[in-house]
Amino acid sequence: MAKVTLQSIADRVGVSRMTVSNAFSRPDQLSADLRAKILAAADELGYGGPDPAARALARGRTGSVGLLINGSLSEAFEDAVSAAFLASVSDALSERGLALTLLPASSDQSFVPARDVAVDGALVYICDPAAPDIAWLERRQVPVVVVDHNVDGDVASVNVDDRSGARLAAQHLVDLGHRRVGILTLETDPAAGNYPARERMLGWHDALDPAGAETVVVATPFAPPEAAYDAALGLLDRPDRPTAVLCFSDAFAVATIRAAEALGLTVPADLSVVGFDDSVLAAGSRPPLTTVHQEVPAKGRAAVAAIAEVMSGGRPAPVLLPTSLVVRESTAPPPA
Amino acid sequence: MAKVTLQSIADRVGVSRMTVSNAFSRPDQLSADLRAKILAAADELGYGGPDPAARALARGRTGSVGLLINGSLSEAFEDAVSAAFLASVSDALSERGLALTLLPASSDQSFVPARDVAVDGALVYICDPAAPDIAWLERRQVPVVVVDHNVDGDVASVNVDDRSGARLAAQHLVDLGHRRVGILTLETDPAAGNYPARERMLGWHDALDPAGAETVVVATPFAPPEAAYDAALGLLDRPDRPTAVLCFSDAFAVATIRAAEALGLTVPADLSVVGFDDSVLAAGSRPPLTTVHQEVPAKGRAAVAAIAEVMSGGRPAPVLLPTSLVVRESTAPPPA
DNA sequence: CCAGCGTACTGTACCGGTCAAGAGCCACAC
DNA sequence: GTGTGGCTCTTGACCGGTACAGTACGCTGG
Repeated sequence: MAKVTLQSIADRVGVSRMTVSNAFSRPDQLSADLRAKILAAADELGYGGPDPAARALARGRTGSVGLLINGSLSEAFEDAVSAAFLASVSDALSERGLALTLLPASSDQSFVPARDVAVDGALVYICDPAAPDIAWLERRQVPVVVVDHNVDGDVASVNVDDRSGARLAAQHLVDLGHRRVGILTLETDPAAGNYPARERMLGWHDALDPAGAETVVVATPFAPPEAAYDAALGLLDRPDRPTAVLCFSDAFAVATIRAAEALGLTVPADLSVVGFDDSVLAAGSRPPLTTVHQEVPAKGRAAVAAIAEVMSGGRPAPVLLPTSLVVRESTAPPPA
Repeated sequence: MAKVTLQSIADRVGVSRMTVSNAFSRPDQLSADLRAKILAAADELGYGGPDPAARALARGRTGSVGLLINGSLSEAFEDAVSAAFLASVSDALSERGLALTLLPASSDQSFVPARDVAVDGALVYICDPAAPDIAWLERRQVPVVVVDHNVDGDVASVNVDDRSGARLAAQHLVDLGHRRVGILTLETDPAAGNYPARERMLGWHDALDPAGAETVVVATPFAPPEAAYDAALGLLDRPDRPTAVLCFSDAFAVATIRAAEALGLTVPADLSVVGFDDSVLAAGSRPPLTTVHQEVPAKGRAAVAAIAEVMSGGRPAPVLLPTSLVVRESTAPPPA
């Protein structure tokens, strides 16, 4: 069974290949009768519609947007926040008739998704700004929007106001009277850095330093979950234990609460804990977490709107999404 | 600045276009000297490497595998199990030099990812077997592997032995002495069905029915989380309350524990609860969940191995991955 | 009666690569 | 001296579509 192409259908019906193409792609260019006849013939031959690869070459667009992610994708999926981001991105894309292609940053030179996979545009998500993959995208002149990322140069961006959110969280502790505050942050590659982690750290200090609060900083890698627990233990199991802990994420905050309980401490009576992101974990935690809310679905939608604009030649203004403090039950004044 | 193509580089260096192509794609076909010269020229012109779309057409493969998913992608990302599956799939794919393209099942006729996006193969994940998208894939002769799905006809498949796992879970309750058992399952589209949900139900009954246990079944949609909580309340807040509940997922089990506590019941003393999947929730829950373990990363790897084999013309045998019961602290004999 | 126009279809030139076969050249063996 | 083979590079066809500029024709209006 030879492959069915526009030509074989054209031969069958006795029209030109172009007319068959129009039957599929531009119905207004031919009479309804003929179109019906062509579609019937196509059906009969088992034609699966115009070949996407050929169409992509001819039209100059593929119908799919890439998402460049650092490192193992497992992290991106397992983290509630980035998973929610991916979800909102792909939902927003499919509303616009676009598919989402994941482009893991390459370790290997032989296969570089950012170079070797056809996409119409790309979102760069939590990624080392110096990654060669980004350079490839630029080189191929692929429209790009960076997300949760510092902007280097002339690139469209969508960011969350992490710094303000962190400042609100720290100020909340200061207002409650805390003066010895632990910080449980993300351990990041010093070269690559992690933009949200840096911004949040700045925000926390924005509020803590003017108040003269003492800080104890502990960093832990993203995974595995036990690492955060151990780090929290290290932060709490010491003579000059802080009276409150600011965490990089809600997951870290939950781990901190567990560690506190293991040490016989009650949250928030003995220890206040603040999370970040207001993910599903936050409200369900016990006690429910005081945390910094960010609009993850809005971030996804904004990213898609931005990439769509860049793809159509526009130059969208940088987006900075607001954050807000959500006070629940994991914070209280320090023990007397 | 005109677009840089193989031809422009060829002109620049004074060789044929084919030689430039070989410089990128088959280094052994030309002398190292000339190759270096060509690459230098390409670099100078700002060439981004062979155009993936053109290459895809010429070579007949795109370097990317599709994943067909039902409904809103949000669910797929928010559920811990399917997120872990996606993660292992994309990791396994990138090891083989393949990217992952998400193909949401279409609602709209005008854009059907399964028909309009170029992929070399596709995994069909928890999807209505009757979905038109599957028919499109078949029509386009895209190699397909179905995952967590009943096999209709001659398609490669990767499944988990849900039924056996469910049987083990139910038998565990029977062995503990439970004779009035609630079942909190997934509410599914009656037409589409959900293969794991059906299999698990069969497995539970495999053990409960011979023991003469009485069952009370309640179904709840996947989202939102509160729905499961409410459903669990409905199951527990009745005179003939079951002494144990078998849940479709760990998330449902956690919701059930919450509901039990809200009613003043202690788990497992007053009520035994069994989850499914052994996701991250299970061990972290309080009390830690007795649940059915499935190897999600293995499922991802098996799916990728299978699709790779199908893409290279093979016909892999169906895979059925084992499940096992993990007994933790959420189950005990029924109250006296 | 013919310009002018809209409708329906066709012809040709791409899109930017890869494949398979061939041709020039030198080395080496017989 | 020449056949054989390997290394390089070139030639021409092809992948399966789409864009754009026609062409043919019937209808309308002055």
